[in-house]
Amino acid sequence: MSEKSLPKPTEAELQLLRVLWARGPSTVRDIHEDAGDEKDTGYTTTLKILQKMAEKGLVCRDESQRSHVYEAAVEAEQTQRQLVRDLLHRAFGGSSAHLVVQALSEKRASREELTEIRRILDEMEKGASTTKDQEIQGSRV
Amino acid sequence: MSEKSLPKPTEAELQLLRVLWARGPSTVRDIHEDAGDEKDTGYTTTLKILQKMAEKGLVCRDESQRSHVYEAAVEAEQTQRQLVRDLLHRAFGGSSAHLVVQALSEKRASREELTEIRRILDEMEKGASTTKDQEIQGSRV
DNA sequence: TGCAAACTACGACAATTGTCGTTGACATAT
DNA sequence: ATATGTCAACGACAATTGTCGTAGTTTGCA
Repeated sequence: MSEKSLPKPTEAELQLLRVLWARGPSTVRDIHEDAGDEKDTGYTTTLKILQKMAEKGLVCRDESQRSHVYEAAVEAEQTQRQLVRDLLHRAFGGSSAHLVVQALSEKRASREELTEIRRILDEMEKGASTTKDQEIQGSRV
Repeated sequence: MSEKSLPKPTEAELQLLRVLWARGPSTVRDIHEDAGDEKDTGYTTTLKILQKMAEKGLVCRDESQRSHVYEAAVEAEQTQRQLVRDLLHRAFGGSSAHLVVQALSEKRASREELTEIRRILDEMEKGASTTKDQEIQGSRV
């Protein structure tokens, strides 16, 4: 068990993580501006949230330059899994099938994605324990 | 649009909603004891949360008896969909396929469920817009 | 040299959340 | 009819979250 279950990121934290996952290591300024597309908040707000995240271990920070460079310390996949697990237990009583149905009916997946999901289902049903590293290749939808 | 987007239930609220969905209309005492299996908190805490939920419109309350009777004012399905939609946008950038993959790899679905999911995929791919009321019959897994 | 811009750090603040304790009303059994 | 127990209501409280403003420092340029 090498993943020592970092705290669940909050709303605002998750937004910044998304920027970091997309950009890679970035300065506060860059993160702030990227995030600002969706949200209109002050620079110091972004800064403070990043500082809190650094304390919590959600990001790490390179202070060698005057403009500190932040980097996600948690992987997107791991965090997403954590959030899904959470929702699974909290709202779906552990039934991943119910969650899947709601997810699919919520936002229709593209035909390619549907095909891809089917492929994964096949693999799941075949190999009983090769579930770890499936990835939807290509489709950054 | 008859569902006027009630506020997203918080952690504690969702727990009580789950009890209400399972039990139907219940008194605070009953709700508290059912919820107490997972959590150890005072009676007045449960009461207060229910009162807040009533204010918000998440539950409705019958005060005709001395022991008020609470009932969920939101359906399980609708709420789950709301939460999934939220997670979808906040953590998966809207890609339901990614969410589905994480959900399935998080908790392996049973063979019956996998079959069921496949059936839904088929329907989705066939009828272009009959996605609303799919239900996983039977399986309260 | 000195000024303006950019950056971090820090404290303040309101709002929300979950948690109790207390109070006063009501019911019930002794 | 009195004591015991149950209940709703309310206020208090600490913790968390998101939000700024300000102060102090460094950088770079006129």
